[in-house]
Amino acid sequence: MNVAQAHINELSEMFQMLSDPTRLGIMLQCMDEPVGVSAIADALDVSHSLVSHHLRLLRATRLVRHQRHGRAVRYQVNDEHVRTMLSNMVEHLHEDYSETGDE
Amino acid sequence: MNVAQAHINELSEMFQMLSDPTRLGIMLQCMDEPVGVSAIADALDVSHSLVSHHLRLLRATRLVRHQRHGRAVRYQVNDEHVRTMLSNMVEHLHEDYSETGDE
DNA sequence: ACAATAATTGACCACCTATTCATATGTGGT
DNA sequence: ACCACATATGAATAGGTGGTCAATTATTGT
Repeated sequence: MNVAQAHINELSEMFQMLSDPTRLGIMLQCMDEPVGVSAIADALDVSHSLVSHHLRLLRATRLVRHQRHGRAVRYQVNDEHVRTMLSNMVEHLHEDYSETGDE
Repeated sequence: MNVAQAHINELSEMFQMLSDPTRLGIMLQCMDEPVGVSAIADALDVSHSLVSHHLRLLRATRLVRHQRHGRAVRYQVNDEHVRTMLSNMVEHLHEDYSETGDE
């Protein structure tokens, strides 16, 4: 597997976005339909401010898109690959491995 | 998409392992066949020590397995889901999005 | 113009993480 | 036993990151 450094950086940046539980939770919340900031915050039981901060990062990396709707702003996942990748990973949760692995 | 907090944590932990460029590079290096530490270090042009540190983390999270071979230790990806997920992501690199996304 | 609701922003802090350097452990050959 | 090679480990450090709190901007309704 030989991948250019630029691509590695691009990929790792994307993984970094998904590496925080709160941020991953946000992504999972708005996988299927546009969801408002407050709704996300309530669902995850974290502050609106925190959600907003995370959404800024997710926006900056183009993982979510947003649209105003009245005074609310609705977010949804903007990346088809990431969406299907996430559903696959969720689907495959909890299958066991065997073999090595110490520590 | 409703996923238990435990699963979210598990997933995000895995993403965190892939979120570092060096570590992701290591994973990509030993996707297909077992590779020695030095070979990885040379391929990525980083110190052996650094590779070893990262491999320890990847071992701890069971993303790679290892086997001694003489005085060398060969590592390879140990998680089938992660392997296929990674090849998919690499394969899908660089397709454009349209729509929103500011900043 | 004013209040009320929704979201964003900025400053600040405690914690975590990647990397380096020096040192140690393990293994095979002589 | 000793040397060389391959990997691993520990300490130390610089920079990054998630979270909170207070203040700000935007939008709607009266």
